[in-house]
Amino acid sequence: MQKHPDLTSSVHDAGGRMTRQRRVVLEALASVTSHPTAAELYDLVRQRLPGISPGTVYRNLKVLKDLGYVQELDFGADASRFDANVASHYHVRCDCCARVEDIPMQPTVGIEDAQPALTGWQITGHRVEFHGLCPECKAQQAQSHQQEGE
Amino acid sequence: MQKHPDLTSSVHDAGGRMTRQRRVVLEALASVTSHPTAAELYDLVRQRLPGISPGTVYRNLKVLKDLGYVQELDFGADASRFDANVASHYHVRCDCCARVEDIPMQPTVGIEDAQPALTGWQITGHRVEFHGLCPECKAQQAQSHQQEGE
DNA sequence: CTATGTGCAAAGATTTTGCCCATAT
DNA sequence: ATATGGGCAAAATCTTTGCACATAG
Repeated sequence: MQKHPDLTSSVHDAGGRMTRQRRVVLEALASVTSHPTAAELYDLVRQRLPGISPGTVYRNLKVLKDLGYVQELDFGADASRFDANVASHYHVRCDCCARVEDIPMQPTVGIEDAQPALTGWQITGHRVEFHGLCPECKAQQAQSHQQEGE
Repeated sequence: MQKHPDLTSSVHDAGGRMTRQRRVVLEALASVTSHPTAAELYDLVRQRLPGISPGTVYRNLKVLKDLGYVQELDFGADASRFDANVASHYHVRCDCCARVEDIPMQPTVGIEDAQPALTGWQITGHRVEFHGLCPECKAQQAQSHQQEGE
């Protein structure tokens, strides 16, 4: 499921240089579906490039985002999360543990019809995020409620 | 358009104490439609309570949010924005100036139908945000493009 | 009176940036 | 060679928190 057939030259074409650090950041992000924070991604990347610095990860995430290779998800969490899947898709976030997952549904196409209500705005996209309790947190909460006798 | 007929007693009922600071924070937020950041709200509140501290504003925003009197909008901006309109509604954010406005449309009710795709999750809500260029930034951008001859 | 809130300032957390060296072209 | 990127550490932001005092109920 390769979204960008030739990452190296594509990114290079866009004006950047595909350094090893940049490639590893992108590959690490593309290799997981967990929507990691920058810090989590830093840990992942360090498994391959032990000497990389956090600043480099942040810098490259910003570059890759500007080039459209990565999207940033900062709905309601302390730290931004990142996603190498830039295709239009929606997310669910757990109110309890802040985990973010993809929603296996087609984007609601008709929603772009809201545009007429936005006089004067030039709309380039929209984001949808559901939130609630993930299966794990739901189970934990059920347990603790039981203990409380509530 | 008063959403909470008796703010003081309601908040008190929920366990908090309606201090002057808390009331002014809530009233200031309710008096604007600009979805201010905590810092902007702090400036607003200081017009009435010059001695208030930023920490108090943050603390009370969190309390009021937990009590359901305020919602926090942290879509893609550096700082969270706050909204005293807790009714379900959508927002537009300007990619250029970060301004946030309400969208004058009814929430897309059918969207909650995505729930079946979320096996094991207990969904409690969803958020929709459009983004693009606000009228002002669109005009500015058109001007600068003209100057560049591009 | 007593629990809760406030002011202040310090600490946390996340992210950005300046500086100088490294590296790709 | 030269421009772009990396490592490091400091700084910038935004937000939270500990503590002593104030205040609502």
